[in-house]
Parts: sequence; structure tokens; C-alpha cells
Amino acid sequence: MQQLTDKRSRKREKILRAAIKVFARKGFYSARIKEIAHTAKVADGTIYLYFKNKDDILISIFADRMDALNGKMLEIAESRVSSAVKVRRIIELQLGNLRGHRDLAEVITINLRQSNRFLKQYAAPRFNHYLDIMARIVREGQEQGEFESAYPPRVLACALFGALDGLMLTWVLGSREHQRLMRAGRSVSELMARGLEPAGGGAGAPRRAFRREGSSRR
Amino acid sequence: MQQLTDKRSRKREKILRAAIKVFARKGFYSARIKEIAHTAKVADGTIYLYFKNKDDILISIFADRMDALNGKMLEIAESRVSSAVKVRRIIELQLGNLRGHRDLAEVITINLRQSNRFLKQYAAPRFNHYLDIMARIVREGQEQGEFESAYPPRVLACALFGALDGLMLTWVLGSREHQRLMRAGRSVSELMARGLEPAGGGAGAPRRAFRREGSSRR
Amino acid sequence: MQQLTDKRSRKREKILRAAIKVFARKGFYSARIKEIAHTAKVADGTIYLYFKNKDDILISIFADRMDALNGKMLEIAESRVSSAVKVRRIIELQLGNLRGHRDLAEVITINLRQSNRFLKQYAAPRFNHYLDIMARIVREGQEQGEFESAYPPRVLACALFGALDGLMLTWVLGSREHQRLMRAGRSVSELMARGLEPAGGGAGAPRRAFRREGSSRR
Amino acid sequence: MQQLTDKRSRKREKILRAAIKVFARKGFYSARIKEIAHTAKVADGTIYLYFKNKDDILISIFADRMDALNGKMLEIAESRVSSAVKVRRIIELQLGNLRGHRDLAEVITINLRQSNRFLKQYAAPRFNHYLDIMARIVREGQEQGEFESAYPPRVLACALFGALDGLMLTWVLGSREHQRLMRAGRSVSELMARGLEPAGGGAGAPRRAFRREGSSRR
DNA sequence: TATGAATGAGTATTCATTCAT
DNA sequence: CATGAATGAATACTCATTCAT
Repeated sequence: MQQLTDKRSRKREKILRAAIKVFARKGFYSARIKEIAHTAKVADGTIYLYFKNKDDILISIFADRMDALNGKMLEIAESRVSSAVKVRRIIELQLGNLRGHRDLAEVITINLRQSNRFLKQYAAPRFNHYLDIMARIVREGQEQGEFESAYPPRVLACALFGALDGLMLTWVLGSREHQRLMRAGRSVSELMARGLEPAGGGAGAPRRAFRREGSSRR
Repeated sequence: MQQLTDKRSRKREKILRAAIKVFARKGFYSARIKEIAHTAKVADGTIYLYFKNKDDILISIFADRMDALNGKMLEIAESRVSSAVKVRRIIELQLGNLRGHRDLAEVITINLRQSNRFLKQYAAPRFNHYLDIMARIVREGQEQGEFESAYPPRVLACALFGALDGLMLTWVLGSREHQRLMRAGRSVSELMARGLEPAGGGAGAPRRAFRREGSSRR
Repeated sequence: MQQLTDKRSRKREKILRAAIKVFARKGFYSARIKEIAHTAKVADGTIYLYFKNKDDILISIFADRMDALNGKMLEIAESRVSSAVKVRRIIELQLGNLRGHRDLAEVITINLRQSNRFLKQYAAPRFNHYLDIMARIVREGQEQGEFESAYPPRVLACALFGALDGLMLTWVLGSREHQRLMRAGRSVSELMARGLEPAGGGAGAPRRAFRREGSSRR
Repeated sequence: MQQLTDKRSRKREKILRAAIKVFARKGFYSARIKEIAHTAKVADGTIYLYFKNKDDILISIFADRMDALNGKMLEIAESRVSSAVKVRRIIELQLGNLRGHRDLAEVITINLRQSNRFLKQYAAPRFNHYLDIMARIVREGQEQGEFESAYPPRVLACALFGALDGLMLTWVLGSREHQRLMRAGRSVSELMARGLEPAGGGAGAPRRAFRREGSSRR
């Protein structure tokens, strides 16, 4: 029984991987079930034993990835490090996840927006959850005096999400190596860290733009 | 003759406006030419007197808007104000442009990514031009010692583009008033301004997060 | 008034000539009114001042030509020469008419069959008239003992029409000079003349395959 | 596997037969895929599992028939009978083939010429093959002294093709029984036989217009 | 479960024709 | 008479989905 489930699960994965590949190459609407099936080495009809319909495939890709991402983000949010480090780790998490997965990055940054209905109906809730976690980190940083409190946490969450998305988009459109993406992420980390520092804070406060990981602010 | 051109031009605009409305409501692929024509109060066939095909409509929306945006950005880039002010003005420009144009915002943030082919073939060049202008502003700020020079200009350009795009996206997905978007923009302006300040700057340097417009840094 | 009519008539001709050219190049169904109008150097709408619709243009080409042909055939039929000569002249008439008019030949042999409805409704009557004249010549030849009377005249008419059409078709499909078509016509004339000779006729009857023009058989 | 192929083949035939019926009734351009599908009792889309497009259906009808016809003509050409008998048999073959197939005759004589592109691109080669076989029979007849050698073989081939086509066309346009077509064919056979006899041949040569089948000329 | 042949709903686009100028 | 912009009906073809095997 468990074995059967494993088998199912493995075939499901195979189809999802094929779909990511085809979606990345063709876009959601131009992708053909036939091609996904062929890429996954299954028959057309088999796909419908694992997914309700074509939309469901895209939704599943998004949901699977987003759940995993949100789970890891939650771990970071609840870890015992400074808020600045949390922000930095989140950036590293998101960009690092894409190492060797340009196809996935393309699906995430481009294809996910291909169906308005899909975006509003399925993606919005998980996207909100994502923003919530990010905003919570910011808010906690502010409450602990680590971040300037003048910024609305949710606005920063949106902006940070967007900044990372922008980095990913240009990475996908160009053909650069993944390392550059990570370096870009570090620049953004630093920019955020500095920008978030409390204004007019204690004159003596250290102003290193980039604190060493683990050095909690207090 | 000029009158004829005006007439053509006005009808073209009418169709574009209708298309923006329908694209925003349905998404590019689910939008029907029939509905665009109906919304524009012209016959289906008339659309093809003004546009090569459905793709061409989306391309035209993007091109028209992007050319206008890049034009204004260039003006800002070449104006005689501090780089920080330039950044702030650009943010205001982009978000301000959308007042009363939520449909357009939706098309820009969502629909524009609906055709991979379209994105890579038509959008990429103009998008690059946009990034070039932005990166140039950053670079000049760095050269004049106004901005921390450790950041790669183009990375910042991508991140800023993305941050604004993220703000627009959440504004579009929610249904908030335009004013909130502008306020969010000001937060991002401030964050950028602070984040961009030269690190380890003179201890006595004023640290107002947001300098008054026109006050050149030196 | 007459002048006006002449002007009309001339423009009508111009359109017809343009249509023949375009039909020959594209075929009836693939020919575009726009292209005919452009070729004739008139506006699209103008065509509809001279012809009821696209079908009417093809019909007019056929009718004009067929009426002229039938008129000349009638002249030949009623001329005072031997029936064999009449047959020969008719062959020369039909093939000779095409000198410098390959486009017309193409329209006649190919395009005329492009609309079943057209063929049955409009062409059939005139085609029958054509066959009538031809059959009449054969019948008269038989009554005067010049032709073998065992052949049904109408069958011969159909066959002769077809034979000439076959010659025209291959001439059109290939790209040979018009002279070859005329020579081919002479071969067919001779074949017909011989084939039509009365069987077992008077032993002393001259058996020249090709009698000199004007030499009436009796 | 063989069974699958048979099934495919049978369905293909069903569609072709339906197409012949519909083409004959409406003409190629006015025929609707929907009607062909309905007549063949399959779904619209099914047609595209067997044929590339609408053109391909017409091409297949022509190719199938023409290949069969050319095959049988080759048999006749290589059979050991007199050339005159070969000619007669070919005439009988072509007209006899149409017994019970008026629709096919209509498609062959009329619809086949409906697409210039089709005619020149696909039909011309097979048509030439047809003419080659016919011309070869004539030439061999001439070389054996059975036929008058003054006629260019290919011209006769074209003319004979045309004559038969003319017979078929009038048969299709009228609504006569097939027997009349066969009788007409015999008249043409006889005409050809006589017309082809060597001119001024040996005085004593028998001049029966129509030799009994099998009686080789020498 | 898996298959892949069959289905048929759905749509961008064309183009003959009209008619306001 | 002439124009050519506007019309909108009409259709081949695609492809997600189903279902008999």
C-alpha cells in the first residue's frame, strides 16, 4: 500500500518535472499536454490520473514549491538569530533554491502570471502567507529596535519579494550563471540591512552594513 | 490628410483602451477579439486594420507605454538634481502613472508575462533600456560619492524595478486606493535612500533619511 | 451618352483583363478582389459598379468569350466549304484565339471548373450551344456522305471539344510556345479527317488525309 | 497490429468516400469539413488524424485513383496485343472504371482543377506519367507500322486524354446512364483506330475500322 | 492502472461586399 | 461615378479531455 503510494508519488513527480521543463520552454498556454506526456514518458491520458486538468498541473507546481518555501521561511522566522540575519537568510533561501533549476525559476517568474484567474484564485492565498511571514520578521525587527520602525512591514515585504523576483527575472531572461544571482542577492541583503537600520539611532551604534551572521543585535 | 491620420490614431487608441480593459479582466489568452471589438464599439475585422494580430495588440500596449516611460525616465536622469532625488522621482513617476489606470497596471504586471515568446522577443530590449537608464543614475550617484559604490548598479536597477513591480502587483491583486500605492512608494524611496548612503561616511554627516527635493548632496 | 457608355465599357474591359490575369495566377478562389482592383487600377468598390459579385466576373469572362467563339463557329458552320474544312477551321479558330492569351487559356481550361454551381448553372447552356454547332457540322457532313455516318454527332462534338481542351491544358501546364499548340491542332485535324472518312467508301475515293482548303468533297 | 492497420485503413477509406461524395455535390472549395465528417460519421477532428488538411484529402483521392489507373494502363501497355487493341482497352478501362462512380467522375473532371497550386504541384507529375504511357503505346504502334507515323505521339496522348475527359464531363453534367458513356467510348475507339491507320498504306490492307480484339495487326 | 484514438467545442482571422463621403 | 474604410459572417483546424480497451 505504501509502496503503491510511493509509486504514484514518483510518477506524479515525473510528470511535474516534465511540465516544468515544457512550461519553461513554451509558456503555459503554448505548452501541450501531449508534449508533457511525451517528456514524462507516459500516455496523454495518464496525466489525468494524477491531475485534474492542465491548470491543476501549474497550480501543483506552484503549491508544492510555495509550501516548501513557506515552511523553510517559517523555520527561519522562528530561528534564534537577529532579524537582519533572518532577512539575509531568506534571500539566500529563495535564490539558492534555484541553483540548477532555471526551468523552475522561469515557471515561477513568468508562467505563474499567465492565468489571471489562476493567480487571483489559487496563488493569492499562498502569496499572502509568504508576505505574512516576511512582514512578521520585519515587524519583530522593528519591535526589537533592530529595524527602523517608520516602514510599514507589509510594504517592505512586497518590495523585497518584488526585488528578488526582479533579480530572478533578469537572471532567467539573460543566461548568466547561478553564482551571479547569489552575488546579486548579497547586494540586496546589504542594501536592505542598511536601509532598515534605525534612523538617527544611538550615535554610538555600530554602523557596519553587514553584520556577521549569528551576531544578534542585542 | 492630417485629419485622416488623427481619425486613424483616435480609433487605434480606442481599440487599445478596450484591449487593456479586456486583458485586465480576462488575461491575454482568455481575452477574445470579439470582446475587445465589442468594447471598442468596432467590428471584429476593423481591429485587423490597425493591428497585425492579437499579439500585436499586447505588444503595442507595452511599446507605447514603455516608450513614454523611458522618455520621462531619461528626462529625470538628465535633470540637474541629486541622484537620490532622481531615484525618488522615478519611483513617483512609475507609480504615479498608474493613478486611474489599474487596468493598465494589471496588464503591465501580469499579462505582459503571458507570452514567453513575446517577453523574450519584444519586451526584453525595452526592458533593458529601462534598466540601463536606472543603472546609469545609480552609477552617476556612485561616481559623485552620493551613493555607496559597493553595489553593482545594474543589480540595483533590477531590484528596484522588481520592488516597484511587487508593489504594483499587490496593489492590483488587492483593491486598495491609489494613495496607498504612493505611500508605499515613498517608503521604498526612503529605504533606497538610506540603503544607498555611502558606508562609513563622515561621522558628522547628516543622516536624514530623506533629503528635501532639490537639496543636492553637495 | 454613347461616349459615357464607351467609357464604362472600357473600364469594364480593364477589370476583366485584370481578373483574367489574377485568376490565371491564383485560381478563382484564391484570387482576391483587392488584387484584381489593384491590377485594374481601380478601387475595390468600383468593381461592384460593373459586376454583381466575384462569380459574375468569372461568368462574364466565360460568357464574353463563349459568345464570341460561338458566333465565329456559327459563321464557319454556315460557310460554303466542305465539312472537313469546317472542322479544321474550328480547331484553328479555338487554338488560334489563344495566341498571346495564355492567361485566358488558363482561366478557360482550369478556373472555369472551379465552381460546380457556376459550371452547371451558367456554363452548361453555352457549352451546349457550342456542342450543338459542332454536332451540326458533323451531322451535315454525314448527310452529305462526307463523314462516316456511324458516329453519333454529339459524341464526336464532346470528344473534339475534349481533345482541344486537353491540348490547351498541357500547353498551359507546360510553358511551350504557341506555335507548338497550333501544330498539335493540325495533327488533331488530320486525325479527325481520317477518322471521319466514310468506311468502305467508294473504292476510288481519294484518300488524302488532308484535303486542300476549299476543295469541297463534292 | 495488422488489425490496427486494417482498422485505420478502413476508416481512411470511409473518410475518402465521404469526401468524394461531398466534393462532387459542392465542389472542393464549397465543401465543408464538417459535412465530410458528418457524412463519414466521424468527428471533425478525426479527419485530421488521417489527413494533413483539406487539400491533402483531395490530393489523396487523386493519387489513389491515378496510381491505380496508371498501374492498369501499364499492364495494358505491356500486354501482347495489337496497339489498336491497347488503345481501345485503355479507353474502356478509363470509362469503365466509372461505372457506379459518378461522384468520383465529377471529382476527377471538375474538382481536380479547383486548386491551381494543387494541379501544378501534385497532379502534373502523375498526369505526365499517364501521358507517357499513352504516348508510348502510340509510338510503339507507329514503330510496328500499325499506326500512321506522322502524328507526334504525345500530342495524340493529350488529345485522347482530353477526348475521354470531354466525354466524362458531359456525362457528369448530364445525367445519363453509364452505358451511354461506354458506347461513346466505343465510337471514339473506332475514330482513333481509323484515324491512326497508316496513310496511303498498302492498297490491299484491310480497312475494317475496328479489328476484333486479339487480332494482332501482323 | 495505463493507453492513445476519438471527440467536438471553441476562435483568430480573412475577405467579399457595402456605403458614407 | 469613384473611393476605400468598415463590416461581420463564415470556417479550417487545434488540443484538452474522455473512455473503450
